[in-house]
Amino acid sequence: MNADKIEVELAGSGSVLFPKGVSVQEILSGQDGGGRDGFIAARVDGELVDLSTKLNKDARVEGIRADNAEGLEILRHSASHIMAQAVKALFPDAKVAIGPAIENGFYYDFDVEKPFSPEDLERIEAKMAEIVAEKLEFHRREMPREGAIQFFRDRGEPYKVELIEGFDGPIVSFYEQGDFVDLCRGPHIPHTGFLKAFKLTGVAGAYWRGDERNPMLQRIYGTAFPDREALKKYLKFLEEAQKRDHRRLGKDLDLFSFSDDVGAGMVIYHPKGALIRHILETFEKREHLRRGYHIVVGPTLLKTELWKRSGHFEHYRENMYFTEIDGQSYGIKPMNCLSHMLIYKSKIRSYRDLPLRYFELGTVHRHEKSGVLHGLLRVRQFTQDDAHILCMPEQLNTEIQGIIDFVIEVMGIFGFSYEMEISTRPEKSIGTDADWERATRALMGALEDKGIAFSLCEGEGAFYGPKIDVKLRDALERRWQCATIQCDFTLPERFDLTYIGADGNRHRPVMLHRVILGAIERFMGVLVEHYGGAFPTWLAPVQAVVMTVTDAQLEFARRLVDEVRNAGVRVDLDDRSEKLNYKIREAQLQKIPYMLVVGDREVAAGGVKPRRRDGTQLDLMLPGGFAEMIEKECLEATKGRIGLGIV
RNA sequence: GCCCACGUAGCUCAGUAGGUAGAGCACUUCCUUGGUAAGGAAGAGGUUCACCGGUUCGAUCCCGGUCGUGGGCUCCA
Repeated sequence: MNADKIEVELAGSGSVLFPKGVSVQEILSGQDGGGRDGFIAARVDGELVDLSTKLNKDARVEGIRADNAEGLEILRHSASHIMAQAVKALFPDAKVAIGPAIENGFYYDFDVEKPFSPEDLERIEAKMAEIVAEKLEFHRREMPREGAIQFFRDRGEPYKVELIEGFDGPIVSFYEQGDFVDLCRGPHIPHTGFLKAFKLTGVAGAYWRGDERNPMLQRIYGTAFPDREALKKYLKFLEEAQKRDHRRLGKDLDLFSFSDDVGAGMVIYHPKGALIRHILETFEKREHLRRGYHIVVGPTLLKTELWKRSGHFEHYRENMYFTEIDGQSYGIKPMNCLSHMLIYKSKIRSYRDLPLRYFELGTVHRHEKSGVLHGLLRVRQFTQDDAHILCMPEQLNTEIQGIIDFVIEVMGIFGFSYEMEISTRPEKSIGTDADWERATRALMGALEDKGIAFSLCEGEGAFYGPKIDVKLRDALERRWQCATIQCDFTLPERFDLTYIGADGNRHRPVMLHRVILGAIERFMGVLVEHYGGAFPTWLAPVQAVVMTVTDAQLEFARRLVDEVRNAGVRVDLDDRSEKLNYKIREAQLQKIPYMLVVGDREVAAGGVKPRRRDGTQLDLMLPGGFAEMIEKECLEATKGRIGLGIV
């Protein structure tokens, strides 16, 4: 053993001896890509460190490049420091807050007198380019906690002081590049020249520490990539996502609209949008009946007294609308559970009756804050595919598993991938700890039994119980909650729901609140983006359009439309005196699944040669054969649930 | 609700150093009857530029407020 040497195990190339105090950079320089700018940081014994880190003992070393998730995060985090440096250079009075890497980029929060303008962003971006060109090294420094507090106090950075005051450890680290110093755990890229492709993407207000009682800071968003090509690809993705935006497609495909005159957050369904919704609802009713649910309908207005009994008045009032009738206060329902419980209570229940599953396509109103409204994805009036299952505690696991199966099957039909989360007790809530514990365990147990992975969100549950949330993604990869399963021991208690058990005594049932699609509005919005407006045939409001080549085929075309429509296909006729190309283009832009061109050849043959939306041309078939083909396609896509003639 | 930006014909947008508005597409009419992603011509279309006030001889343009939209924050299906 040589006391001056350390043994370094390099990923992929075995152990090598180096002198003590060697830098990670030197160790990796012999590695593939290490000689140039390949590595931006390293992992030493499992921990991410700077390349400048010096090693004094045996270690395992692995280089980190900018082209994987960890490397990207380091790159973007460094980009946020460079941006902060640029902002401080241009706006010396700006106070820096925090600036992390996030999913698709990074941001940095600043406290400034005047909010940043788009022109400011350009200047900041230009300044960043200068800093990058200077190739300033990132230096890591460490300082005792007290000294660090003093340091930032002297520099007039109150937010940094507040951050350090919240730290535990005796030593804090920070990074310095040029004249800019920032509190930071690191690691960072070796020097600013490693930032090869970046772009500032926007400004927004953001509360300090995410609390609306705190002052609002100005947040600048940006993104960074290993090279210009990757950045271009990302910007291209954003462009493509815009084309899939459901608000854009909702207009282009004439599905729905909003009106200033009506008010914010209220959807107006046009014929095609309403038809899609109708198909979804028919699908839902069938699926629920198949699974032993009872369809019910409750009122929209319920006396405020009842909302007080349920706890909604206390815990959910700010989201509710109230009105007065004959001197009596009423609340517009934000949830459907109350009338379902009243149905349960309408007579004495036996354990033999359980589980009871009440399903309602229930339209609810919630006063969402104006700033959160977002197309169909966040509205103030929406319809839930809501159900409440009342069961015995010992039936809970089976019922929850049944719901999970239901969700998985439905999401499979639409082709969605999803993420599951369990949310636990929030601060503002009702019920005993023991009930919450039982309920949370029931939800987790069911997911575990099915071997489904989930993440945990502490304190994110509903006020009456914990829940499993299922999140889908929109075109911009933002996650939206759709399905949710909520376990509730509390409302049955408050409404004194009981059943007679086998022992002849009264017992308390448990209630599950659950939705599968969630809000029909939101689900449709995500659905539009998921399909990019090209709905599968079973959901397409118009499944086929018949188009004549000349007026000579009009009579045949009309008979064809009649026959196919009678068979249950949703078909339109385009008999305008336009050229075929024009009609096809229009049908294509409307993303209609099938086009039936009718010319003299089709008239002579008495059949059609369908052209699919993707451009493929099918062989000649009889009108009846076409309808059969559509039906088969719909049934296959929906596992036999939806065929023709649904409307 | 908070921060910023925005709100001109059905849609996408242009415009005016403040002097009562324009294009393309769509629409209507006419010509064209043409086989797989835009044929041609003419016309109509804005209670005058989201709404309400203010400044001004005069406001779509400047100021204030309201409503709405977008990107975020907070919150949530």
